[in-house]
Amino acid sequence: MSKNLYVGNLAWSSTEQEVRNAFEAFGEVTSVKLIEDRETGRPRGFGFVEMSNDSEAQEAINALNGQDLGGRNIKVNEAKPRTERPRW
DNA sequence: GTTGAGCGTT
Repeated sequence: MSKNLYVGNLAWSSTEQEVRNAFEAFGEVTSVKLIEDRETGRPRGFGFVEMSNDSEAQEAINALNGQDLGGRNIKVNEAKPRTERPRW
């Protein structure tokens, strides 16, 4: 059972290691991916965390949503399935 | 050397 998590409102100074470390406190993290602008290479301030355990992922959402990371209050939610998406 | 909406192009 794995669950994919969306994490937003990250500080631009945040790294995958910071995010991974925060989530690993609640369960096994399969992968972490921070998203950056494909055209400019700049960080976009959000990313995705995949956790191997479903219930642990839920706990991580509940615990880390609104928590401070890198000086900002991050947002954590279930990720939507990845799909092609127009830019806002 | 900037920015803050937001769901990842493997």
